Amino acid sequence: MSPASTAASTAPGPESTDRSRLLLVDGHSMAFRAYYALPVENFSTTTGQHTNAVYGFLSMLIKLLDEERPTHLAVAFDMAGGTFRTEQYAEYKANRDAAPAPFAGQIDLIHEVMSAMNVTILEREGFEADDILATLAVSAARSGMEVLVISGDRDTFQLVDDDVTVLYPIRGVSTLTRMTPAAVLEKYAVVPSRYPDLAALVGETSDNLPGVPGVGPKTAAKWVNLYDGLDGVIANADQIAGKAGQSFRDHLDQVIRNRRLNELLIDVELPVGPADLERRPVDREAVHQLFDTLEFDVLRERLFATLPEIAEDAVSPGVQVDVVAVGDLPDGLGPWLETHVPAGTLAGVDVTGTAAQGGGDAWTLAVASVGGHAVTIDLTDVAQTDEQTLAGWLADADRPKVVHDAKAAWHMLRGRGLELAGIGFDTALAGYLAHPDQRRYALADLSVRYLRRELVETEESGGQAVLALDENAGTADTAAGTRAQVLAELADVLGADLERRGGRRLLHDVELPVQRVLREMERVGICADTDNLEELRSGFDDAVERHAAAAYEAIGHEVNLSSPKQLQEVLFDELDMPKTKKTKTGYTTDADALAELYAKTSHPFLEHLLAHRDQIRLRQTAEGLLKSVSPDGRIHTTFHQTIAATGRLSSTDPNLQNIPVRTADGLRIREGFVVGEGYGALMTADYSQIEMRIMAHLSGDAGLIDAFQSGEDLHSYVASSVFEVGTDEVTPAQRSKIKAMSYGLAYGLSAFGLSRQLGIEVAEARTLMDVYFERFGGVREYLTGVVAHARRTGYTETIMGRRRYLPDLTSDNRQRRDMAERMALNAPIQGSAADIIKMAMIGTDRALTEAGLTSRLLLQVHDELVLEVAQGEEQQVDELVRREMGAAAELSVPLDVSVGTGRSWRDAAH
DNA sequence: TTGCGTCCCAC
DNA sequence: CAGTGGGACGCAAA
Repeated sequence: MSPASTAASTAPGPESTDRSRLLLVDGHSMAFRAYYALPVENFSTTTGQHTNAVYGFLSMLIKLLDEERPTHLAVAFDMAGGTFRTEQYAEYKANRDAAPAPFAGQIDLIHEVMSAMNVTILEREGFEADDILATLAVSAARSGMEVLVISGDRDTFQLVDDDVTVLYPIRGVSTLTRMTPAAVLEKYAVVPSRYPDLAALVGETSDNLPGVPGVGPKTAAKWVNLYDGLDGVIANADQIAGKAGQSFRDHLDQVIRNRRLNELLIDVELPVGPADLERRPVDREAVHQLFDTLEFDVLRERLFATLPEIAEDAVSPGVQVDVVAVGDLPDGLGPWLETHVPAGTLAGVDVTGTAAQGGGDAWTLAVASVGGHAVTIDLTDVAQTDEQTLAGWLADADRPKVVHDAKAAWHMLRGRGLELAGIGFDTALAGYLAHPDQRRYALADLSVRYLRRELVETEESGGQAVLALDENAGTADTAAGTRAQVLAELADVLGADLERRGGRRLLHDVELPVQRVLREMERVGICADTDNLEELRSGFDDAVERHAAAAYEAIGHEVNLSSPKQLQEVLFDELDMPKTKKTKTGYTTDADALAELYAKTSHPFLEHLLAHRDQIRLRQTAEGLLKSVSPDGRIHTTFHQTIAATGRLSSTDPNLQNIPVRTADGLRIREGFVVGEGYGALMTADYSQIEMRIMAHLSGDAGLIDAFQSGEDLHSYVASSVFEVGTDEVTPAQRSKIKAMSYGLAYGLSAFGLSRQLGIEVAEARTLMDVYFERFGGVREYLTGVVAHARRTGYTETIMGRRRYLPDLTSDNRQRRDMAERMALNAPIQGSAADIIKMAMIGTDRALTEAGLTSRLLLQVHDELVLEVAQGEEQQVDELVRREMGAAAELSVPLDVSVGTGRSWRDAAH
């Protein structure tokens, strides 16, 4: 396949053809669906206007415009007053209640928005919206257009054919099912043109059209197919046997009437034809005004993001990148760099290689300017003068560079003895800050999203997939040059997007500096006591064997103790134990449930099973750590800076942020992390109760702020206030309840969750929460405010302005909405803590360097830093770390830091 | 081999 | 029906 055809087939959006696409919307029925899908109490403006139906309708429409990319568009509405159908049958739709009060006026608002968006609105006295849609759909299809009908009325299924598709809402308005001829046939067992025949027999309750009693969709479909349509069924009415047949004959008039009423008109006289419905540019000013009054900040963003004229603003002209190999430069690399990326301009730098810990390597490097010139350098075969020029240029902090994931690039280049400095922009970090929920920020994705240019895979470079713009596809070299060029362009466009999202400072003052710190921490690694870990591993191994044998003994046969499925058979079938909580695939066998079963049955199998689980995991942890020890005797984790949506780091290969600490055996594993040669001790420094301190700061709650300034134990202080006893009279039980409550708040805890956590009644939990909020009213106010603000703006924010976008806050799915609310409660708190410790890392690293100390940072575990302290520096580093961590942010409460030192990570605990 | 489900470690 | 992660294992589907 040629690169060009690959590009065409992977183009975003619907199949790109020259055919016109007409989108026809049944305004009333979709607005109604939206009204019932979205809770009205969550959607009203400060002036009290309800907007849930408007919101849902627009949300759906914008999604369709984005996904279906129609060229033509119209919305039809029913009009007040009767139609020809009510004239023929007074009871038609007579069963419908009057529209609920909050719905009133929302249709008018939708009208207004449609006008502002320059969308054609169609309505005609005496006809329903569906008749208008049917008329347009049929004539559009005849003229060769592709038609999409959006309606919650099943009668529209009769329109479906190869050219006309109905999108029918299944739940709410966000999920539409595509009714094609095949889909109709599959669901109703009749072809679309016979759907009204079937509906006439079955009836349609929402239209107040009763069907034939005793005849359901199955029977109706059978008859319609057997007798070739409803006319045939009627003609053969006498031959239909059974009760259903008699019932049909008894209700024949009714069926004929139903059929007459559910036929959609296709000859309504209209002032416009399909060709007149071509999409027109929206009236931006009018839309802004309207959305201002509706307080639709999120929808505004979404709408303008889908509009073609906006997209085109962001498209940089397709650039043919002029890629040249360094060996072909007549004057060598130096002059090329001076010409194409002179001082003061950002250069795109693409590095190909492996970033493996300790032993990274780089093969190809490309440098490019925005102007469309790129040079590629084969690092395995480069002239000495060029190599020197390159080394100097890469290491020059005053020559700013754009790199995608500069930490990885730095590790690669280091394998070739090259230093990389002057990272002025990192496209992966910027992409993350702009959209922190994505988890993956591949260059190809950023290119499509921000430059509207697709990078396609070429088959070059030793089997490794290489991305290039299709017009530059070819060798690995040209691909690398093209990527470098894309990087240079992305810095502009992505930088502007980040600026709009208020993320520029975060990138330059937080993420880029912390990236440099992390890269050093990864390079240094932490020393492992392999003898100790080896001994542990074999000890755990023995315990695993012992408990497995004892467990088998207890039930008389062997079983895979690591298989929940097999365990369920043993516990619930063989041993007939009481059933535990349900999971998707059966009954849970988690530790809590097993402990409960043990309390009830005292069966020895359970005891050994639990111990086996415990020991097998510890063994695995020890073994995993041993496997990841590098030849230098140290463990080099990788910190990921673009994974956690809240701004936290994550750690992999191995994950050093989840090393056990709670149990005695777990602590022994921490003894396997020790101070390295030439250093005196490990030091840990953690923030105490940083999340509650942030809560105090953000909420401004006077009581909570007092609690921290009083110097008393936080939870005792809060408990004494809630239970109205002296701080020295608080019982341990009261303290732990309050502790769970306080921390639960930051997770969006419910009374149910709290009751389960504490093993108390829901009512008691609710009372506890009520009293808590009575005493600390600022907290409640803050929490409700966070969600309200996020719903209005679309995002939450940390103290450093880190955003998290939560579109699900307005979802019509309750579960998703509740989840988004809990995320909104948690993100500012967890995210602010992440901001603070990142600032602390930057400050600590800089202070260590400035003080000329050799002590260094090794690990970060969310609220804790681990350092390796040189002999004789302990006192100085202790003070320095306390100072830097304490000064990382200005809160209305102090940032307390506790510090400990020791030979191992365990000993350094405090 | 891949992806999902369950379980469990950390903060 | 408590937020953010990583990772091991079993198991079914491919």
